[in-house]
Amino acid sequence: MMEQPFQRVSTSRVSEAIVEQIRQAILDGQFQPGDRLPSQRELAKMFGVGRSALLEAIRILEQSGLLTIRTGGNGGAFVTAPSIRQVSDSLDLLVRREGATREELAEFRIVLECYCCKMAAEKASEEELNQVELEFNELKELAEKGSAYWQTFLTREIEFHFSIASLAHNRVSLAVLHSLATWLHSFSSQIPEFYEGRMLNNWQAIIAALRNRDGEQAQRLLNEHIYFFNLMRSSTE
Amino acid sequence: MMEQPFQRVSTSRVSEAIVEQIRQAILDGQFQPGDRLPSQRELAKMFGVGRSALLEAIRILEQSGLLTIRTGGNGGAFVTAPSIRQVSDSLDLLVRREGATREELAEFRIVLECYCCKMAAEKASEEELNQVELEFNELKELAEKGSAYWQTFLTREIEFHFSIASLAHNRVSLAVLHSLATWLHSFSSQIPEFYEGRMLNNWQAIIAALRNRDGEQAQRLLNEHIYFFNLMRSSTE
DNA sequence: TAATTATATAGGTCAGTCCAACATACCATC
DNA sequence: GATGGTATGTTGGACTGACCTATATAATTA
Repeated sequence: MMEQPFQRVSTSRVSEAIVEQIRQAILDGQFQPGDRLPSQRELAKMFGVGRSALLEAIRILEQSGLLTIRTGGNGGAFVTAPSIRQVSDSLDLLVRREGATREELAEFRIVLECYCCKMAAEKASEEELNQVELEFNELKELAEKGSAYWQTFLTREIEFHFSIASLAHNRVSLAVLHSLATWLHSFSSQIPEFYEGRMLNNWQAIIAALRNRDGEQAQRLLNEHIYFFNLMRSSTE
Repeated sequence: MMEQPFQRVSTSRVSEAIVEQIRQAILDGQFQPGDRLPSQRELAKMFGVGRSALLEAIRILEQSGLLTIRTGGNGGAFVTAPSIRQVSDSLDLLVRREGATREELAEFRIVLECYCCKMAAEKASEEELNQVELEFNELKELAEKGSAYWQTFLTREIEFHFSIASLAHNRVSLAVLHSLATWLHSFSSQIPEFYEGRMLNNWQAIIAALRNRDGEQAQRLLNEHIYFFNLMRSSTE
């Protein structure tokens, strides 16, 4: 018995064909981020299609993060710089549509972030560690300014998570972690202020572990840190 | 000093406004997967816009994975079931656009997949383990059929990776792993045939570890497995 | 010189028209 | 009765040409 003797015949849409051409041109580097494509009317002529079909293609490319459209004189379709935006949007949509639960997301995040923390102990340079310590001190100062700044503090604390994770020097991991940012913000805001001390102490210990190049310890500490504050948020819900 | 007292007034495109309404309606559950939206002409009338603007909105929603369009009689826009497709597409695009190197991707994959393997030991039911063992036996039979089936074997071997990973019951992890599939295929094809025995033995051992509910052991074995074949592919390049 | 006002460019939208794909029902042939 | 053709209505796909809106740049004016 043959398996799959025939391929599905796809009557490709005109717009799809255009999308594919432009996408390839961008991926091949024929257009760099910031470059402007010809105007819609010119493109339509070049492809030999109507403006409406071209417009569909542009909308698709815009949605997938390859193009940004500006109106007005000297406007047009500009090639967008690579961004994690689409990853994060699609992950967000997936979660919202309940292909996944919060618990799955939380587990995923812990694994990835803690692994980054472990690798940070191996890969971070002294200079990077100093930089992170500086950032930590700013965070500490912010905490001392009192409850008016509590929300700002929490926002900065999340950014600090990313700073630590970036020390692992893995852009894929960092991009995926960043894509969970929206979700993180919506929960951290519920953390009550009297946990300030605990938060700061945890980070202090993690930084110390990184300085000692003790990845296992750093990983364990961050794991406890996240686990604790995750637990707390589910109890306040 | 106030921060951001006003939001940017966005002269939202008509199509964006429509996208938002339909997206919300779907997220709110007013439309279930499989449901059909009214025809384009009706929708255009309902929103009070032209058909072209509506079409743009539909393309955007199609691209973000919420709608599927079918032509012909009884055709129309159907609400799509949630899928990991968009996540994997956007990740793929991000990596292609040089956000990351192969090494970063490989590291990312190992961490995630091995963690799933570890969790599989905790979460997989007996039935699922039996199912996986069945799949393994098919793989073994395929290997015995000789070199003509070697490429088929390698493809199935990759699918087997996913089968194991799915036992961890974390859809986010699985979705992200799947999104690396394209990349995996392009490398596994270089693995020479005489490693067949080694591959099968490794999997046998991993399944045994899962049956013993020894997550640490399973994780270690899979790590070695992937690490070995990753090394090998870089030596054949 | 600085503010204002044209103007050209380019995207956004619409209406109408026609084409292509498909489901369905009906019909003819064997 | 089963198969294959044919007609038809619905729905998406595409084109055209016109007009509106946004914006950078140049020309104009106070």
